[in-house]
Amino acid sequence: MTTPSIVTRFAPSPTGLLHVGGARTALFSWAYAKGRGGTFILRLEDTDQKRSSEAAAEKIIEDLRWLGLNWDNSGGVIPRQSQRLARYNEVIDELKSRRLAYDDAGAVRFRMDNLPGVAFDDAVYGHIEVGKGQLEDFVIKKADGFPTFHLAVVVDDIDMNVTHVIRGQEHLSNTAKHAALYDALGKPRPVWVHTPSIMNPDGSKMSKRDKAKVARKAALARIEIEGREAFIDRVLNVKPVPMYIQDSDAVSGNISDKIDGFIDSENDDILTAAVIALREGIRLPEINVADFRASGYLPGVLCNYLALLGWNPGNDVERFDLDFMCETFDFDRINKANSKFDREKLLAFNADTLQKMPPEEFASLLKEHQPRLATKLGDQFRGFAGMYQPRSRTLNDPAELGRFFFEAPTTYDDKAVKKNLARNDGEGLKLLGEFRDVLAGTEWNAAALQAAVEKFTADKQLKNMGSIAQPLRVALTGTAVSPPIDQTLELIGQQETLARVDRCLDKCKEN
RNA sequence: GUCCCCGUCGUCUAGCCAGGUCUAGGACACCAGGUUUUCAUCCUGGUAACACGGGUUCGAAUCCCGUCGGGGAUACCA
Repeated sequence: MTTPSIVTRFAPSPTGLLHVGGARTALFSWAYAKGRGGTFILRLEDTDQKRSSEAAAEKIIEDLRWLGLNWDNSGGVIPRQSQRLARYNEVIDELKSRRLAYDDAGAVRFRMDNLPGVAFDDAVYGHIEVGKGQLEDFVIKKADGFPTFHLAVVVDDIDMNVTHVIRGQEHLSNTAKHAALYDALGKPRPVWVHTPSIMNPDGSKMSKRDKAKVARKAALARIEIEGREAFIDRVLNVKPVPMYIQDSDAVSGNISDKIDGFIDSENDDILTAAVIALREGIRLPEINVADFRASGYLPGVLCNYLALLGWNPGNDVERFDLDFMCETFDFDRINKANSKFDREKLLAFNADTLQKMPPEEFASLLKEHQPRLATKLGDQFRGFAGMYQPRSRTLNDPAELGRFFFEAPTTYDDKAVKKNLARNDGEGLKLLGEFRDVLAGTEWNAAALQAAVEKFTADKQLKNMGSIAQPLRVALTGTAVSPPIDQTLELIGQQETLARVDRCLDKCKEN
C-alpha cells in the first residue's frame, strides 16, 4: 500500500543553528515520506555565501540526528547548492536563450511581466491567485555568480524529483515565482504545503534576537550598578563557552571586541549573549533545537510538542511518538493560523514522559545527558536517579534539585529555620539534638532510617513524622525541601549527616 | 503603501469544508479542595473563548460581505 514515488526534502540554509520552526518543517516532511514508503532528502541551501558556514551545517545535521529524523540521501551524500553551480548556470543560460531571463547590472533576472498572472494550489491554504500587477521580474543569478534561492530551490527540487514541498508559510508569497519557473522549464509543479509560523508568546517571531534581548537587558542592569569597565572585566573572565551554545557566525572572533558592539549597536551575537548569561547566572530563552537539548528535553517529546503546533491527529489525542506521526500525519489536519510557543506545555509533556518511563531508562538517559554527574556519584548514581525521577521535569533538574548532596549548606533559609527549628522556643532544634544521637546509633539504610524516624515520632508523641523530618531537612539541605527523608539520609551518608546536623545545631545556638 | 494569508478559553487546539446533536469538547497554565513527613506526583471540582458589525437562513462558531487585529511578501537573504 505504499506510494514509492513520494519524495520530500528538508532544505535548511546553514547560516545558524536549527531552530524549532525548521525542526517542525523537517518533522512534517520526514513523517509524510516515511509514512508512505517515500523518500526524505536532506539538502543544504548555501547560496548565501556570506552567511553560510560548514560549522553551522554540521550542527544542523547533528540536531536532526538527535531528533531522530533520518534522511535517505542516495550514497549518504548531502547535496550543497554551492557545488551545483554548473547545473544552475545551464538552466539560467537556457532561460536567457529563450528570452525568459536577461542580464541586469551583472545579475540575471527572470521575466514575469509577460505573464497574465499566476495561480497555484497549496495543500493547506488552498487556491491562491496572484494578479499581474504583483508580478515583478526577479533575480535568479546574483552578481557573485551564485543563483538565488528561488532558482536553486526549483532546479534542485526538479532534479531530485521532489513531489511535495513542505516549508514555512513565509514562502507562500514566493511560490508564484517558483510556479512560474516550473512552468517556464516545462516541468510539473510539486504539491506545495505551507505551514503556519511558530511565534513567541508575545506574538513576535521566534529568533535568536530574543536571546540577545534578555542578555542585553541583564548587561545594562549590571552596568548600572557597577559600571561598564567592571562589567566587561567580569565577562572577560568567563570560562570557555560550551560548543552547543555557540552560533556559527560567532565561533571565531574575540569576545572583548564584541561586548561593546553587543551592548551599543544591538547586534545579536549569541555567543556574547551566552557568555553574559553564564556570567550573570541568567537563563536565555531556548530557541534552537540545541538549546532544548542542553536544557534537558527529550527529542521525542520535542517532536511531539512541535507537531502539535499547527497539526493534530484529531480525537483529542495529544501524546504520541514518531511512529504514530508516520502513520497518521497528513496535510488535511494542518492549521492555517500561526501559533505561539508555550514552554509550560512542553515542560509538562517532558515531565510526564520522564516520570512515567522505567527507572533504568531514566538513569541511562540522565547518565548520557550528564556523564560527569554519574561519575561523581559512582555507586550512588542509581539511587540518586531513582530519587529524582519523580521530581524531574527536565534532565537538568536532578543535578539542580539535588545540589545539596554535593555541597553542604552554608546558609539556612530564614523561613525554614523559623518554622521548623526556632518556633515554640526552639522545639525543632531540641528534637534535632535528640534525634542526632539516635542517628549515631542507627544502621545506615533507608528501611532502618525510616523505622528510626517512625519510632522517634511515636516515642516523643509527635504530631507526625514531619516534626522531626523537617528540622532534619533544614540541617541537611538548608531548606525545607528534599526527597523522602529516609532516602535523603541514606544517600548523604552517616558521617556527613552527623556533621551537617552538628554544624546546624552549633550555628543555631549562636543566634 | 500595495499584495497574499490568518483570527474558537491566557496558550495549543476539536468543531468549520458537507449550517441544527455546541447551554462549544480536550490539553497546558491558573484557582479551590483532598491524599502525602517537605517537595514533586496523584485525585476531585472550578474559572475561562466562537474579534466586531452587517447579511443569508426556520436556524450560523460553521456560508457571504465589511471593519478591526495579527503574520508574511514586496532583497543580487532564505
